This record gives sequence, structure tokens and C-alpha cells, in this order.
Amino acid sequence: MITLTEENYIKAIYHLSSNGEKTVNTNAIASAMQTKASSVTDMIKKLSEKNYADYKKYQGVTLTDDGRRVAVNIIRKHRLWEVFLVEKLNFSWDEVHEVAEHLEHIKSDKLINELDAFLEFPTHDPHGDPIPDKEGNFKHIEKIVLAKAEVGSTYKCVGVDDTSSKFLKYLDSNHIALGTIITVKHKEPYDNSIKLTLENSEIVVSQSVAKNLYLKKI
Amino acid sequence: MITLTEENYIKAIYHLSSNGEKTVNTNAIASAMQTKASSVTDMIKKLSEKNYADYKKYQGVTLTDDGRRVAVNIIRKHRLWEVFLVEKLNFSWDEVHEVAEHLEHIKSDKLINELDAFLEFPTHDPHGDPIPDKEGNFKHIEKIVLAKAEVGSTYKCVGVDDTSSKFLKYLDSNHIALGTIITVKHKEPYDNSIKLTLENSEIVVSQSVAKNLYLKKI
DNA sequence: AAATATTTTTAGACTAATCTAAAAATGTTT
DNA sequence: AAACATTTTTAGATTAGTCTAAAAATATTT
Repeated sequence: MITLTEENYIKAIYHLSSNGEKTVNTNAIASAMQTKASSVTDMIKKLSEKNYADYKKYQGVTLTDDGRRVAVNIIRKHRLWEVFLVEKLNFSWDEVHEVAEHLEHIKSDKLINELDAFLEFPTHDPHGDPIPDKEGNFKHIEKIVLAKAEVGSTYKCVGVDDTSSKFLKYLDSNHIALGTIITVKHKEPYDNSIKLTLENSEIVVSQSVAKNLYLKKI
Repeated sequence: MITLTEENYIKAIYHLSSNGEKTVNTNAIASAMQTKASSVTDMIKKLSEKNYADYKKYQGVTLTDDGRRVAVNIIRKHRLWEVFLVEKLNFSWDEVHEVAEHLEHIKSDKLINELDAFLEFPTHDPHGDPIPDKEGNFKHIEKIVLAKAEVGSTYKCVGVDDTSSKFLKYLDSNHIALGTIITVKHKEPYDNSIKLTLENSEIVVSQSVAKNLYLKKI
């Protein structure tokens, strides 16, 4: 049996190593998990014994195939629950994360596969992140970050990097949502702020916003 | 903060004391929780410190108002999730219990109240048990057990006492579900078995079945 | 009411996950 | 490459929940 805590560590390692392949160091996990490095060492030993991770002392960890499988399954569950919360239970995209953190640990294949069908097999969650299918395959979207978009081109908003409530509420208040059509009007060399037009408005966003918004050329 | 284990003990005490009022003894809790009496003693001390239970050594426990509030809230969540699983995710009534045991511990008022609304405020779960509303009020149904039904009368099936998969599958295979109309034809004095007619069939059920099926006169 | 049986509690130990503080290994500077 | 800084690991303690085995209280039988 895999514990809730083990699942959370595996998920953290997966995210920190962008897909479980790169090695991740102890301190990075500690700060992601809001715990101490010594606790991390204990846990990665355990994950290694259970064959979810490969670990050599002082050299960091990588996930094994098993570990990656566990991680992808949790991500699948997390994102499907997020879709459910937004589409069926009137949650806004800045409210879903915390609840989904708990729902993702419920263990029932029937539950998650029926939920998937009930939601009509969504491919992306409310933040634009891809939802792996039953076999763990992601649907990849070509996307670029607003900070690197071309002046004069038109894009569709397809995702965010920062999923914090603060950032998502900022987007809401500026009428930016997934699917919003954006034209890049001007990039200010002084501070890298960007002027853009939306359906009915023109706004200027700072560089830190521009770094967290993903677009797709249309 | 209340832990998952504490919640499960509180729920067990509530069920064993039929509404949290009667005192419950240690061994009863131990067997309900599949644990040892010594563990129960430790836990009820803790529940007592946290003011969820009243406890005097060797005298058993009762729930406090706080404890009852916690129990009713968990039962509300459990039963709402059961309705969701059956109505939206194609679970059958014998499959829902185990998953609901986990879902019931997810803590989010918004989640559960929106779920309630999404399901259109159901008053009873798939086994006929009443679902408490936001304030903790149950909708009581007048019901009698089949074993005590009158020969010659007609009833509607409104609930079960035993919610085990075995019993529910037995009912399925005999085409008995919530809402099924039943007429009691004969009660055999020798073994208390009961002959009854359903919509299109006539069957004989044993006393142990008759003790676990709830009816309402129509 | 004394003897016996049952129930409940205590005492002490175990596991999972965490912590602090110190030791060991690795990395970086000069 | 020696000195310093950082990162990682170890050692030992803590907490929640559990266990076994023995002691204490309560209940039942004769």
C-alpha cells in the first residue's frame, strides 16, 4: 500500500523534475513540501525501498517507471476533479486547487473512469493543463509564453503557469480566461510590459504577468 | 483540527448509540472499528479532551452536541456522495459504500453544499437512508420492517438495514429495489419465511431477509 | 457475598512521519 | 589545494494511532 504522504512526495518529485526524468535535490523537495531536508531524506529512502524512486546518497532522486505511473495517475485525478468542480459545482478556477488536492487521493479506478466519462473525457483542466488519459498519455498543446509573443500577432489564451488564487483573480478582473483572444500591440523595452487588446478592451500587463500566461497562435 | 481517525470513531459511536444519545461501551466500538479495546480507550480519552464525547472510566461514552454535529455532517457527506455515485457515475447501490467512506472525509463546505444543489437536494440515499440538510435535520420516513408487515397489505420498499454488497445483490437478483411495490401474501409460522408478490413475480424470502427490508404502507 | 467471568484500563512497545542539532559529504572561492 | 559555505545525512526525540499483556473494575453466577 502507498500512503497519502508518499503520494504527495512522488507528485512533488514529478513536478520538480518536469516529468520525473531529471534528478531532483533534497532541498528542492523540502521547500516544495514545506518540510525539512531531514524528513525528505527519510522519505526518499522509503520511496527507493518501495521502488518508486532511484536514490543515491547525496546525489538526489529520480522517479522509476512505477513512480512516474503513480504521479501521472494522481495528476489525472487532480485535473479531472478540477474540471468537475468548475463545470458542475460552480467553483471558479482560483478555488479548485485546494479541494482537488484532497480528492486526488481517493482510490477507485471505477470512480475516476466514470467521472472522466461523465465529464465527456476532457483533455484540459480549468487552468489549461493537459489531463492524462487512462493509459497516462497527455494531449500536448503547442503553446508559447506571452512574454515571448510577437508584436502584431493574435493568440488564444490556452493556459497559465502560476495557478495561485491571486494571479487567477487578477486575470478574472481583467477579463482574461482560457479561450480569450489576445492581440499583442506593443512591447515596452524599458520594463518589458506589454500592451494588448482583448475582445472589448485594451490593457497593459507587467512582465511578471506576461511570464505566466500561455498562448497559442491563431 | 479533527483527524480522519477521530471522525471515524465519532461516526461509529453515533451509529452504535442510535443518534449519539445512548451510552456506548468500549468493546462495541472496538468491534465496529475492527480494532482493540485498548485502542478505543485511548481514543475516547482524546475525544473527551477535545469535547466531542463525555466519558467516565468504565462507564462508556456518549457524544456531546459537538460530537453529534460532527457525526451528522459526516453522514450528510457520505449519503450525498452515494447519491452522486449512483445517479451520475453509474455505480450500483452495492458498490457505493466503500468509496463514500473516503469521500465523506473531504472538508469543504462549498463542495458539499454545491454537490447537494447539483443533485437537487436529495432527501434519501440509494439505500433509503435520510440525508440530513445543511442544518443537520433529517427527513424522517414512517417505515416498518418486512418481518412485522401484515399479511394481505401492500407496501412500498423504502430502505434496507443491511447495506452489505451480498444483501443488496440478493435484492437485485430478486428485482427488489427502492420503490418496488410489495404485497405480503403469507407468513409461514414454521420458519417465519414470507411469501410476497412483486410487480410481476411471486417470491418467498427468509426471516433474515425480512428483518433487513423496510417498507411503507400504501 | 464469595467466586468466577467479563469488560475496561494501564503500561510499555511499535510504526509512520515529523523535528532539531550535529556530523558528513559536496561545492565554491580564493 | 586549503578554507569556507552549502547541502545532505544521521542520530535521537516526538506525536498519533495502534498493539500485547497484565492489572483493575464491574458483572454474573452460584
